[in-house]
Amino acid sequence: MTKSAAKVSVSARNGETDDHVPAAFRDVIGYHLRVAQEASFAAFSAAADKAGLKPGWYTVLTVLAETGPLTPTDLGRRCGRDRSTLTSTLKGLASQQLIARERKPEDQRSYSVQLTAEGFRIQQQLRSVARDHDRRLDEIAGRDKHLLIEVLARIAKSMSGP
Amino acid sequence: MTKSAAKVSVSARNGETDDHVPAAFRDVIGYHLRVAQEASFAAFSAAADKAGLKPGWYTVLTVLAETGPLTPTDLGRRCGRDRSTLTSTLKGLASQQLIARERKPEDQRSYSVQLTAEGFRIQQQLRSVARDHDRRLDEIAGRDKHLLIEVLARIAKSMSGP
DNA sequence: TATTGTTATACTCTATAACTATA
DNA sequence: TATAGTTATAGAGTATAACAATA
Repeated sequence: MTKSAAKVSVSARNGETDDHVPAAFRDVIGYHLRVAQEASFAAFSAAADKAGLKPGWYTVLTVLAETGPLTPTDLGRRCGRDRSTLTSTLKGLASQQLIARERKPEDQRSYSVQLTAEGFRIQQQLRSVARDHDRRLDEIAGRDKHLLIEVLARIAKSMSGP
Repeated sequence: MTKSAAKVSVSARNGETDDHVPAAFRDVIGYHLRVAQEASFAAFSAAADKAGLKPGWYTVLTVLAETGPLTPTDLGRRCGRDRSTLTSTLKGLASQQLIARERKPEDQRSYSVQLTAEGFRIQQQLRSVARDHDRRLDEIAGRDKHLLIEVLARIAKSMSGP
């Protein structure tokens, strides 16, 4: 067990859950969004950590698993992050032999990244951690799940735009 | 305009909004939660920044505004953060004369923090930025607002616990 | 001893800019 | 010149551990 996830929010981990929502925030979507997201991420992070996996790997591995070989630039775009932020993740993944890099013959500057068998295995493992986590969220949301996702997607879309 | 908020997510700011939700995440609450929260926070942050205000001040100032004088430790508890994380914020707020510190006669180790008139003014200003932001979220959520908040609160509560 | 606020340190996540090697 | 990947650097946000003063 690395110590990476142990960092995540004491207040979300121990019992002191501040039910004290400041009155000014009680009716504020943004506040609840933030608190819910923090709690959700901390839980996922802790679960991944317990399995010795890095939560940050999940998106990258999953995108690779479902899209196949990609350049770092494309991968960044798909993950919604700057390419420079992927460098160290890719380095880590490569050093664990979870991905393989293959030089592109037609452009010597670039290369494509793809999962190794082991990378695929780890991706599955992370997926299973994520699924347990999702199931918890699904249970909590219950019948409201689809509406919840729909509204969240609307928020993401509208707030990113103009 | 400081540069604090300029940091927040390019992909959320420019037009490249990845509508490419990876298929594996399309049905996953946690994913949508994260993306929505990022977009929402980035928008608030940008708005606060445009007004020359620090988004991080908002919680602290608001808690002080509605609760009155508090020690740093209590303030941290109310904000759901470790006390040590408040030190630099309090230093900043004090240097701008937005808060005043008052030594406690009964315990010389501690002191209480309260808003100054100027601090109150800034809090109001941030509140107004927040309100504009909230209104946007409210519009997006529409009739689903209350349900959304309820579900988010359930998530926050359940995921923090056991 | 225990607690308060502070400091020192560390770690995550993300970004921008500059560098390199190609194109 | 322009692009791909990398490096260097930065900053926000958060946490823990240890310290000095005080209880």
